[in-house]
Amino acid sequence: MPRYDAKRIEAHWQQYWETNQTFRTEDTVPTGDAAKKPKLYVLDMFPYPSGSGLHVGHPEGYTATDIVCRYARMKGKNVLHPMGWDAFGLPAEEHAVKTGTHPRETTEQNIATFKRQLKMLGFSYDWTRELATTDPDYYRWTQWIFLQIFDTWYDADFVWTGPDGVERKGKGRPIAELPIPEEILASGRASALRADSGDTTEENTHGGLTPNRSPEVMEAIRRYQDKHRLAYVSDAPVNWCPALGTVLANEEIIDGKSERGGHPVVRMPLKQWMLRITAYADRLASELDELDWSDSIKFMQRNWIGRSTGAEVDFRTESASGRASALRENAPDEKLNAGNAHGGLTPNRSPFPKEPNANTIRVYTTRPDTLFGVTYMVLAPEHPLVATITTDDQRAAVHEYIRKSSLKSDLDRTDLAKEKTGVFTGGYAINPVNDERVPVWIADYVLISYGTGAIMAVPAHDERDYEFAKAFGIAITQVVAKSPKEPTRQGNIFGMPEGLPFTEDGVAVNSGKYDGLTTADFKSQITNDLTAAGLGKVAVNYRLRDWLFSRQRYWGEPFPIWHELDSEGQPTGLMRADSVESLPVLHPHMDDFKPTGTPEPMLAKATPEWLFKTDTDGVKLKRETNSMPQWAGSCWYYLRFCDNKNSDKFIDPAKERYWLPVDLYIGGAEHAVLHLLYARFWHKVLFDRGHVSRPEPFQKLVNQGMILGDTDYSVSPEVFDRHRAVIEGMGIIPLVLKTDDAEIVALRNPSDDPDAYRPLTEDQVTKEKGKAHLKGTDIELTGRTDKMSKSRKNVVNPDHVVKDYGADALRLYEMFMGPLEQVKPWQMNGVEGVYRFLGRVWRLMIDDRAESVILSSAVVDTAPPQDQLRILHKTIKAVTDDIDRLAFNTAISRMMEFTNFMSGQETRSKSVLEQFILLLCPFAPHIAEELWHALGHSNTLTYEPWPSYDPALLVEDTVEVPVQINGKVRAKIIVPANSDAASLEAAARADETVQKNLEGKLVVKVVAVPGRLLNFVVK
RNA sequence: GGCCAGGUGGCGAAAUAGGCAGACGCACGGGACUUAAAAUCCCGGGCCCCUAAAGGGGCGUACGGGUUCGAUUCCCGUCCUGGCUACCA
Repeated sequence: MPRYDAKRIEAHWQQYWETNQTFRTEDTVPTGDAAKKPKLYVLDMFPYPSGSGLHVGHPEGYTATDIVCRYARMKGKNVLHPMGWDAFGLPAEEHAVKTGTHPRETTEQNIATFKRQLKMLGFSYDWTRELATTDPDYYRWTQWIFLQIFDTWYDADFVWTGPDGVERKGKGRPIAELPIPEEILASGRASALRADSGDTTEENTHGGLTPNRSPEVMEAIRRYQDKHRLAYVSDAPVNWCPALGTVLANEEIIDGKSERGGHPVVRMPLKQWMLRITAYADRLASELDELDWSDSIKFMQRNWIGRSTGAEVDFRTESASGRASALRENAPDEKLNAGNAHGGLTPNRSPFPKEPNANTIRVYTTRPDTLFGVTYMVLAPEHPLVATITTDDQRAAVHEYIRKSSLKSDLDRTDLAKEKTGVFTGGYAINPVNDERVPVWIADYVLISYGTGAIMAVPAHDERDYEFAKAFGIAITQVVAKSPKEPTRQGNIFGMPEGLPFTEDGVAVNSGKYDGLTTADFKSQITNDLTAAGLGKVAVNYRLRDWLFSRQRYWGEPFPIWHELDSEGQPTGLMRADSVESLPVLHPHMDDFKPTGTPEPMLAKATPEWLFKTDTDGVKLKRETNSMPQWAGSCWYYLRFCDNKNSDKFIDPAKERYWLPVDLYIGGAEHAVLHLLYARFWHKVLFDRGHVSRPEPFQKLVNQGMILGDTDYSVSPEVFDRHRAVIEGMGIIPLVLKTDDAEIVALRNPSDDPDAYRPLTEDQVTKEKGKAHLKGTDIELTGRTDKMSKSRKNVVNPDHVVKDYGADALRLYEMFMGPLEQVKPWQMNGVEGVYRFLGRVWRLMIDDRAESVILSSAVVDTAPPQDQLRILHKTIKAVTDDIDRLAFNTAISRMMEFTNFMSGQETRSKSVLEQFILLLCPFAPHIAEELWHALGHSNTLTYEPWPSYDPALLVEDTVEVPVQINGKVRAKIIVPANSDAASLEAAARADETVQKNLEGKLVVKVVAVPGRLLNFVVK
């Protein structure tokens, strides 16, 4: 009976941990002696509780963090290790549309399944801290944080020192502290509509809504403030997905289709909430430096932010210089090269205008040093100047092009990317550096949303411009050469000049007085000259766009915002926030969950009681009916875990100071950019507003590698048809699967569960010379490993694994497969292997022929022999070091070696075994507890001290040293471990084989590495 | 197209600072135990060649070069696989 019985053991100890609340973390910040314990906050990326339950990818990261936590507790740390649910999201709502089941009900069922499965695996979570983003008590505070963001504007020039003692420039400040420009205070509503981008050059008055202002001014101030909040409403074109009934963020669209479901997406202008994450772009990029994240993730985040430095430059349009020059601030006689053959910009008294003057094209470029190579310009089709610059001759063509490109989905734009398209507007602009006429085109390779929506095109030094110029026969002028000596291509060159486009740095040519300057010098000098002339300035741009923060679905957080209505019931554009006390804003009751079929949000179908109210001042209000995206809840859950029952605050500041930052955060690389960027952004806003004490939430981040399905053997449909009889005769089941590009027939073994994955086993396949055949046939098979997915029918369900082998075996296998961060294929045989290891550990100490769990007679309570002691201490050192560097696979190998050695021992020291069980505990806690108990202990070993090793026991007396002749191993000698180079050489020369090899040769050199190797270099 | 990660036995992998390539496990082969099987235990093993055997030799970490007494590890080039990103001026 007492064979290793995982099922019995695991059920028993899980019950024990639950009853004794073994893993509960004190809810108060420790004081006195307890405060001396180091804290450790270890976090898993919480899962979306899908209807299909856990798959074996989930427990990979969860096991890793569990090992770290159990180890840390034994090392005497105060550990916080919580789990929760990222539970808002589309699938539950889609299910509701089909069945009428309320999403909350579906969500709760799914959570119950996930929780059962996680508990089944014996993870040491403090379940008293469980939370779901869908709990009203949780999203109450999500809404509260939104209101903080809504109440904040970003003061980019504000210099301050945070609670972390670091001086920064730029701070999110209360909206009430936003300086209001004089013109707003003076002229009220009319000018407020014009004011746009925080023009604070004029002297302004601090804030706000002093009571003795006129209603008109008050309204102007409010509108001005609304434009500067970090959460604001925008009317820009967005990605509307009819199939999903919601808009999507750019990040949620892959190749022009929705990331989820692959539905088509169209662009249309809609009023949407945006979060001004771009304000924090610089800090999000630069403050990555301090974090213990992999370089590749930091790199991806920096790429996503995409900061670039360049210059903005104004080009007068020809029409402007022709008929409206008098209106310009930069008078025409100050044009830049003004008859000066060597070029040069004349300083100008007037500064570079904040907004470009009418009939001026402002461009953004990272290569102002190529200004002399501009041969055309491009406006985005949506650019406001297109209408005025287009000549009558070109108007029809331009209109047609704009119409076509507005119809293009993003997908079309991508597909057509190879072929550049565009239309000449008929208009010209004047290059400020040399007064040349430059034709102005429109083309959709220029995006309205980046930079200024207009570019100066330099085909000689930009790939895209080069492609375009080639397609339309536009002049190409080289202005940068590899070296000053290189023969340069003067003048305009048609066709395909050699060596162009040249996009690297070099030396200026054909650039007037700037000739000979290096790219870097030229850039800084021309930028200075442009600035002095009032024609340009240094500018920074980001690829990062503001975060589209609203969705049109039911199952997301409602916004705590009301819109004011006029007497006709029409929105005035003015907003009011819900009071903090009134939160949460709960979901309304719905009769059905069908999308409206239009961009009108689901919540617009709510009852009037939910939708409307009249405020105390008599103003009629309508609720915001958009909902927040799924990202919202995951932006701050790590904070709430520290204090999940607090009803006064989203987190107690003392607890925040104690637990934050998260010391180790493990999750999938698919969240490398978005979730981590969004969460860091929210954290920084909370930091600026004084709600958290540190600028970054996640100190160390590790991404586990994906687990792929087992090798799946398949044939093409044609091959299958030809051999159908043979294959089916072998009892193999053909499964037709669609891959990206073709249809294949996967060959599977039968099983009870039609969805369960039973690939061909190794002995059903013969492999020779890199080719695989179905055993006993000449049918060639293709073997490959794929992502686990429902459509591939290769998902491994942890329930099945636990049923057959137990949780400890599953945990061990997940870690034994290979390095945590690496992509690895699942092999059911491997589970079998670690299961056998657990059986060996069991038999090491338990008499498996006895009736009950009693120690084997080989276990003796006497002083341990030296060799057992020695391997124990080696194992302690190896396992400890391996856990410290998250190398769990090798730690398990070392424990296997220990077990293999001990199995061969007639008598086994009880104290040695006890120490070993402590090492095993973080990996396979159930069997460890059971054996610990069998060894005579009555307590859980959760808080037993982690074993330490005696370095003296690691030192061997003698070592085997390889002897090389010319780098090839010819002999091995046994020498005292502390032998120096000379005695090593002497011992080697005394060796018979070495002598034979040295015979008749001249030793030119001897390389001796004491303790490691000896090498004779001979001729 | 760009960037990042990777390529080691039949398979998953190891080699932590340039020093014995393949630890540990799977699969496989042989043996023990058993009436038999399962389970368990023991032994074997990169590939090729010479030898009756003991033993010996050569090749080998994707491929081609380089640095070095010595390279899986460092450098240059090529190929392949996976991930991310796709006109960001």
